[in-house]
Amino acid sequence: MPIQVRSAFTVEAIFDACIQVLLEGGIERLTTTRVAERAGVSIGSLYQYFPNKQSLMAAVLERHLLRVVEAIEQACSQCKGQTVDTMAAAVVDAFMTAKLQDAATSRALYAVAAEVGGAEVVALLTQRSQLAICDMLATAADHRYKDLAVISFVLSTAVVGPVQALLAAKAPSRLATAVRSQLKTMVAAYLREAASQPIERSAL
Amino acid sequence: MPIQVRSAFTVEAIFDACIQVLLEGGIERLTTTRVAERAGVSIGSLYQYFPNKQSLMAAVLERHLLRVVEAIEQACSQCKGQTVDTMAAAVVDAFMTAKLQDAATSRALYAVAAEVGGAEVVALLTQRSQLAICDMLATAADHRYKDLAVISFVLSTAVVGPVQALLAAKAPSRLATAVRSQLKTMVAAYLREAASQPIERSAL
Amino acid sequence: MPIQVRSAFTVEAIFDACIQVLLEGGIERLTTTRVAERAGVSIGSLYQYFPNKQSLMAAVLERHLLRVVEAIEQACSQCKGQTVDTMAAAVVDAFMTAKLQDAATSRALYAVAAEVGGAEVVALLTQRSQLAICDMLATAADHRYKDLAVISFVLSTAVVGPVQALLAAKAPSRLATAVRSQLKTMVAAYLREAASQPIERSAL
Amino acid sequence: MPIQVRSAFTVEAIFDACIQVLLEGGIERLTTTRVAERAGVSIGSLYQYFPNKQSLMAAVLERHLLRVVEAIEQACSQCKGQTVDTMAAAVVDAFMTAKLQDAATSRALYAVAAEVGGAEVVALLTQRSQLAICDMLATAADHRYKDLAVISFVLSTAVVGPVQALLAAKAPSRLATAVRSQLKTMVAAYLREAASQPIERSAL
DNA sequence: CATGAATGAGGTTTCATTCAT
DNA sequence: TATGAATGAAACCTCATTCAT
Repeated sequence: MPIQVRSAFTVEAIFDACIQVLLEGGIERLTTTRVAERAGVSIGSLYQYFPNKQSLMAAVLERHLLRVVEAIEQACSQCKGQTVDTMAAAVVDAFMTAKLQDAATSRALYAVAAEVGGAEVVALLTQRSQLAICDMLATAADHRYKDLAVISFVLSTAVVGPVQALLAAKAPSRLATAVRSQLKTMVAAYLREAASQPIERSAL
Repeated sequence: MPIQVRSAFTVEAIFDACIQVLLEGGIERLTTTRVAERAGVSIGSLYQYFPNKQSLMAAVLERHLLRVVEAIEQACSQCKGQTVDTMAAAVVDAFMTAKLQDAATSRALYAVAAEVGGAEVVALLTQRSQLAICDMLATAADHRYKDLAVISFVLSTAVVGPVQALLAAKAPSRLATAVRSQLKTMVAAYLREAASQPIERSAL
Repeated sequence: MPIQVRSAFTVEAIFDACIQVLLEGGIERLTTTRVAERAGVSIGSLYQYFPNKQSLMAAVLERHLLRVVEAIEQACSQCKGQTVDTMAAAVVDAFMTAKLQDAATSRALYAVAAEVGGAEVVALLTQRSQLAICDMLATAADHRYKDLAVISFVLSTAVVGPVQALLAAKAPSRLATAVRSQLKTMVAAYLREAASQPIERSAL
Repeated sequence: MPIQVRSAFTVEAIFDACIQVLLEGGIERLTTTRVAERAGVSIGSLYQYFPNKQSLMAAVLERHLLRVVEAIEQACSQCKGQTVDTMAAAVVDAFMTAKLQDAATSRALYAVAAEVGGAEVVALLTQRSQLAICDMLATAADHRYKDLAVISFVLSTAVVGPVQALLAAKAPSRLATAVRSQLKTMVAAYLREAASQPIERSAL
């Protein structure tokens, strides 16, 4: 029992240290030695929990993305049966809040995502978010959708770009507020439009 | 004069070699030695044209992004005075075509962008595209906008996420077609909506 | 008492595990952790029985060599009073049978011998075998020898090379059979010759 | 031209340094860093000529064995048409002289041979020596042989063991002299015997 | 006594960059 | 100007060994 507690503490310390190192020096200063030092742990211990640097980066990234996905899932489940406008606002709010609350971490992790293999990572985020969004949209009070797969794909990825740009630009919060409002507008408009105007039947 | 021509050829060869190496082994196999070898140039010569690895990567990335930006600028200038729906379709088409035509290169360059400093890079793309979009929207036949800055920011970044996701997932072209059509719908709906409902005056 | 029994079992398990690990991955995959794991024993326990890795390897090697030496000793004591030809055949048979019966283990242990210090190890084998061979030759029915020390040295080491080569080459058993027969011929011829033609008196 | 000279010097320096390091600290002190230091060369240069530690060790070992093999080949070619006794003496002399002239190096390299893969290495020595011995024996003035393959195998490997034992024991030269004389006796006796008494026809 | 998490010295290897030729 | 051998800091990772539990 105390063994597991110690282990958990060590792993947690390594996670935190990894993000700190990332924030300080970017991905090119992210070395296993530095992470271990910052975590107050020997390099050997680090390698007991993570077989190599990649797996450490992947774990840190996954933990971060999981939080974002969970925020979206929660928002989606709370909006079931509501109007499409409410849903749009909720999803945008959930995503932006999760991403911007510790913007620095999010920003630092983009490089990690690129290194660790964007494909699987984005897949993780996209897959689960899309499922949640599908479930939610199917219960919309004011509209019905065919091809929910494509719609939820577009919706879940369309908000990524603006947030990424805000993070990269270290934009002031005024701009963030304006963008958030605009994204709600955009998503809501899209959801209304996509319902009345079904997509080409050739699509997936 | 012939010297400059030779230089230009050499630089071009290095650019191409860099992308080839990137495609073959990803960013972690991207070494200056390998690039020089592939380009048929000595490592010493490479360092005569680029003071260090960073500058080489930045240059390659810049060349790629410039093409995308130019595609958008051209589309924007050709749509002046048209309806908002036409504009939406044109911008989406320009961006997606530019990005997806050699998807592999785009995918490979994401890691480079992350390493070389996402901020400045995204800034480059965003700034110039936004300017072009602003100019275009100001001439729309059917709508008038205030706060063009925010609207063009959202518009230019909103299309990035879906394309990135398509690239990362190595998605089939059927999905790409469907997404393209949906993005046009989304952007058009947004532009119509944003005109009638002005954004908060507090924003930037 | 039961404690000692348990100890003996544990040590035996460690010995076996050591050889298994050696067979699987060669000496560069031979780590104390792996041996302990394979033996179903904690690394701490392993270090209770062997103060360090060297001593473990030495013990495993010694156990193996002891078996070979004992086979030779037994063969020697059974041949006392016989002719030199019988003795030659018996010694060659004893050595080759002992070495080739689990050829894989013998092969794997060569690297261990080299690492653990060839000198002492070969000394162990040579010393005791030579003593046994000396004793045997002194009782030969058909010949008398001076300088038994040198003769037994040559005899006991001359058979090592061919067997080593057979092991290294993973030679088919047909070749092994032919070599065995030839070695008997060689040793017998040598013993007959060495008796009638005494060695230089300058030798040891 | 000067480039190639410099390269050759560097490689030679690395070879020598490798043997020196081996002599000083045994194989467990043989590290690439130490070799480079001792050679007065940067670690980077070492890795320009040898892609990894294994290849360095293999090259050093090969160079040593080649010298031994060449000594045997030369002795064999010089004895063609002579009697079997002369041949025996020549081969034993060639091998022992080559091995014992810098005994320390030979000793140090045994561990290397074990690590680098005994099989291929012994194969190298055995194959070429055996060929040379076969050629020589076929011209013997006083005897004819069938199954030269097996005979040369036994002959070439039988001298290895005693020399190895001498090296391992750091034996005094008196013993070495005595052993050398005995080995000549043994090999000569064997060659005379093997001619009149053909081996089993079942053999390879 | 047993356990196995923790340690950290030290190993191998890479690669951006320089500079003598 | 072009070359590519040389450099060496620094990265990743292993594993024998210890010791608190």
